[in-house]
Amino acid sequence: MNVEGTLDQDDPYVAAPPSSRRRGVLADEVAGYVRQLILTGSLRPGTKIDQDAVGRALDVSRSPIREALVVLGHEGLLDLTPRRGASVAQLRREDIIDHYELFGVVSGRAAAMAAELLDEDQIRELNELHSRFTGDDQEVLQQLNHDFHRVINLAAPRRTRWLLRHLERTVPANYYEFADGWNHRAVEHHASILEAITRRDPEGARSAMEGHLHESGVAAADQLEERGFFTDPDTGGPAEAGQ
Amino acid sequence: MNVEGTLDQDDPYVAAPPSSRRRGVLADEVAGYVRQLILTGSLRPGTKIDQDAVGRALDVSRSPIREALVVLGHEGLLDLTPRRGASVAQLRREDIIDHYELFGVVSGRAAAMAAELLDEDQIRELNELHSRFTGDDQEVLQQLNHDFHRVINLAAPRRTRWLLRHLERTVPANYYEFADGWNHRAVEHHASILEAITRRDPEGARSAMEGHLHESGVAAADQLEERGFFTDPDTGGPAEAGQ
DNA sequence: ATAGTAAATACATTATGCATAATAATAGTC
DNA sequence: GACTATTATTATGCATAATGTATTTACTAT
Repeated sequence: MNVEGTLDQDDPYVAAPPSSRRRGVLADEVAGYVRQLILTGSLRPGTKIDQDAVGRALDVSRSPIREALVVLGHEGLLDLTPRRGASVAQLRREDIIDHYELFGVVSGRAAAMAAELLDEDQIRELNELHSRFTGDDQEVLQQLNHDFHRVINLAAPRRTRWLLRHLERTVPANYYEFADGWNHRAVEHHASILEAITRRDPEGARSAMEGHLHESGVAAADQLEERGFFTDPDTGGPAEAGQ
Repeated sequence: MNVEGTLDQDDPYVAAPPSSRRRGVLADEVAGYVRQLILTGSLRPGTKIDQDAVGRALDVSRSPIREALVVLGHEGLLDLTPRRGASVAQLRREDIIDHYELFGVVSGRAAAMAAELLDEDQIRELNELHSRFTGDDQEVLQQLNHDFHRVINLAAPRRTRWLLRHLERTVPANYYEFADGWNHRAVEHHASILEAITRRDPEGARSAMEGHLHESGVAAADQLEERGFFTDPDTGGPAEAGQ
């Protein structure tokens, strides 16, 4: 075997499970594991997923693995071909940009509703979170950013929140610290979003949020490009489907 | 198998009867089956899914069933509680409206891009389809409606098209003929969308499309309400989670 | 009689075995 | 020597068996 992109040496399926006991839902565990490998770039687009290899790495059988692959396929991270298994889906720059654009229109809807529906306490909480958005601890900033958006999304109805969670999970970056200088601009964006919400201006909030996520997308794509996420390490050119 | 020391010449083992049964991807089959049951209202919200019962009904084992349930859970049609199985998710009127609203913003994005990117041939095709939108054969109208939107969505990038397919599949109605009088209004909506696209007016196309889907949502919700989709047949009140 | 606990049962989840499609390897032919 | 056909191997997908957990039921003690 040893087809281009398969494991053997340089085995990407490395991490062992944290501890044997305490096994929750294995399929979720597997999904998270493979998702991480994809989003961090350890598994290049086009590479086939070796079910047995994953099973060995995590010490689980194929049933939960199959379920995980189905989920990831549904998330758009894997291509599932009937009798030929799963392979990592292509993720081009265009896809990242597009994804954040979608994120923008959906998040924009949430922001517009937030401008109408959030109560004073929640707006205070947003201000609270916003004011703490300083320093350079990426972990903390990540969390604050997440919380900020979460409070806004509370104003959106169930289905919208569900889609936002979905969109959040299926795109690379924001696993990583953003590029330098990004935090500064993010603060400005958040400020204008917050201002529009405080002003009770739905359309203002929507367009501020859309703009924020548009720029986030560009930043994320740049970040990924810099990390060589879009370029095939072998050819140096853009990554293409394996064989 | 049949590693070494096997019989080469004089092979008495004739080919097995080719008939048997060649089945496609069972999980998809199961998913379609259960999805239909849910979207048509045969399975009320809150109802638990009996895996064995499904297996008996379709004569398949649990593996493809589980995979199907995972997919449906991911689509938001089922609630998957870790050690307690799957149950039909609540679908309230609010969810339908919200869903179509999301459909609107995403479809609106596609329409805006269509106004910029569709070539003359494609616009001609839209006119073609639009002009045939008469009569009262629900099947044909359904198809024409679908094609109309499909051509527009061609202008959108991959990820957006993917999300649109996703949104299309996970909502009830449009499995059913819409209410009387709806076709007439749909034609008007399509006309204004088409007009904006012809005018190369992205924002006009966007808002026309958003309006179209907003009204579609209301129509679909009304239709479902009329059919008693939201009311529990036992209590007569709104359907609630089963025990 | 009721509440609490423990056994029993039902069922979701995971593991394993097996048949078959897909792919790689090999032999045979032009 | 290159190309095609045939065989062998690998891995996927489905079925069945085993395992563990949640829930119900029965029983005992207060």
